[in-house]
Amino acid sequence: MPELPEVETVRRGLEPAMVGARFSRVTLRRPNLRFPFPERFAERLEGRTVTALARRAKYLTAHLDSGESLIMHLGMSGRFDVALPDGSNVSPGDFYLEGALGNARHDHVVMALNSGATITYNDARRFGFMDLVPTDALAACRHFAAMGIEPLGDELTGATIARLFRHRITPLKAALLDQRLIAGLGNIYVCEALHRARLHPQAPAGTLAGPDGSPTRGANALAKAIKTVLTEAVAAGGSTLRDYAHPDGGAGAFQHSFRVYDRAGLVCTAKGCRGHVSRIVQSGRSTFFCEVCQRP
DNA sequence: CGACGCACCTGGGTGC
DNA sequence: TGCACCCAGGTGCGTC
Repeated sequence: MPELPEVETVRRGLEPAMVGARFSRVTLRRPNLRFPFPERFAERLEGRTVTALARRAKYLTAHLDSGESLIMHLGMSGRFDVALPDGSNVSPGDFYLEGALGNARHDHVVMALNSGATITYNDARRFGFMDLVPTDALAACRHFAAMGIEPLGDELTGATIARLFRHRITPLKAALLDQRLIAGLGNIYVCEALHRARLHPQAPAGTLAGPDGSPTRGANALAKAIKTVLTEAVAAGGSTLRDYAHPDGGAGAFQHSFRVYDRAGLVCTAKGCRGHVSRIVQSGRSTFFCEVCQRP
């Protein structure tokens, strides 16, 4: 699913259609996604105006004039389609091929706005979900209460990584995927960040902290690599998998900048490195890295 | 508390 | 052509 850069791309694409608009009619095509929709979901949206559309990690939050916020998570395959009154269509951060993944039978939520635009949520695998919580209690809600720091915020430094990872024996890959520590990274950008920082994905996370808890060079390099790769990916409009080009510019282009992800067997692109990209499985998920330039 | 495996779903690709 | 099997961007829960 969309990781932080893809969710941010979706946010920017939805913002002009959603903010300032009022929900005139909300239709649920099924009672649940990954979780049941909250009580009276449609009724609590209808008649409400969106005052802001924000992002926290991989979550979108639409703030409403009712004092509640609509929380949206795209899971692995969630996507939005915006049909504008003039008949044009936009799929902000449309990271999937046309066809089955975009099949209308997976249109689960249809939100008609008073502007005449219609926003449709489509999610083939239904790992996504939506929720409604009081805006002033967002940070304490069950989705956000235990969530880690924003990787693009000022909090992410080598010192912070050293503090968060100290004493942990879990592999770096797993620590970076743990949303309770740093929130927003997923499989792609963890692989890319570790490669840029030249760190081995199987190295124990705790090795990024010195005996006194101070950040190692690797911790500082990792903080920098995370920020760089995420910033570049956001600027590229995220990544689009399954090599297709979307004519209306709805798709991102960062997949062309992958250095290791989904490049098993290909030559490492690091300067002066003659290695090849390896694929291993960590906690059931693919890890791509270069054994030559990424050292424990 | 930390670490790990599995569960939740559908669809695409591959190889026999 | 059919079918079995593996893979996929995430997260939550039960179990040691």
